[in-house]
Amino acid sequence: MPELPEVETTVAGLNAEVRGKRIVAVWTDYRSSFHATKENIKNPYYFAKFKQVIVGAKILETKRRGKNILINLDNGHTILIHMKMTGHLLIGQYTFNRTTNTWYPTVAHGPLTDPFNRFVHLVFTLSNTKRLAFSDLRKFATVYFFKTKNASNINDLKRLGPDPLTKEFTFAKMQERLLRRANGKIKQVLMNQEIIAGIGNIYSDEMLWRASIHPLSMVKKIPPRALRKLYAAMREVLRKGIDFGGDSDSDYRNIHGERGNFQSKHNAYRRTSKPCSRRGCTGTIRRIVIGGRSAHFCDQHQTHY
DNA sequence: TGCAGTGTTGCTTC
DNA sequence: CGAAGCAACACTGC
Repeated sequence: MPELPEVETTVAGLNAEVRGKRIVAVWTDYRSSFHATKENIKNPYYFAKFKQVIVGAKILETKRRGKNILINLDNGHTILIHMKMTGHLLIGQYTFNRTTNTWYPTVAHGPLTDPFNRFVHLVFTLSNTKRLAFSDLRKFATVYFFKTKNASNINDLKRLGPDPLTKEFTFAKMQERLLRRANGKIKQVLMNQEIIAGIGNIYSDEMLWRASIHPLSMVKKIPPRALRKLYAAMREVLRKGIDFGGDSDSDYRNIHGERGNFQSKHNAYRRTSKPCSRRGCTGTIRRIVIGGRSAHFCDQHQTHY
């Protein structure tokens, strides 16, 4: 699922492929649903406004904030896309089928039956004749626009915690953020986007494994020495995720439809019942449920503080 | 066949 | 204020 490294991979792809291109048309078949809040292109009335604002605009730089994709346009507006669980941004040649009223890739990466080749719900046609397609099997995604200068007032952005890979994110910063939920379970606090932005289920499991901290540990009980390890592990694991082009354990693909490789580097996530891969460790990976989410950890070397 | 599991976030309730 | 539980959706695997 798209977490910080996957979103970063997608954003890097966009900067290489669509920067400087103009949006010449936009199409959608999202229908009004629970998440069709007034500022979401799933709202048919809002889509008309969205279309009016973005068609004709040139794409400038694309940025990432937490798990949000921010596409800056040359007309003073920004498009925000959150992929949620199953969103995919894909660049390529797409053909419209008038019978089924759907878009499909003319040259597909893998079988056309793959989720990211189906369920295309939003298509931007670019000035170089390529298209930027957004597929979203579960229709959880959020897409809307705002005036770039108002970015600091946008709810989805202003509530976010700091980005863990920035220079400003020091050890002291991480400690201060985590202690805002001093009584919380570390796994849940790490995934709270208002505390730190960008960490989800996979990377939280991996960084806790690396830092030798049990996911149920209460934040305030974790000693400074262990928190130091967590800080290093957080940055290493996220950077490694980016280096490997993201995690395709599930169905993540980059904008060219290619898999990332971080899934082959998992030490904890979805390795239930497997022996711990830490050198010298005789433990086994266990799976428990924390706040309705699965958590994976080694029953030997991860200390429960 | 049916139902739990999958993961992200917003909303409701306590 | 914070935390828990559920809903949004659709497919996979047992």
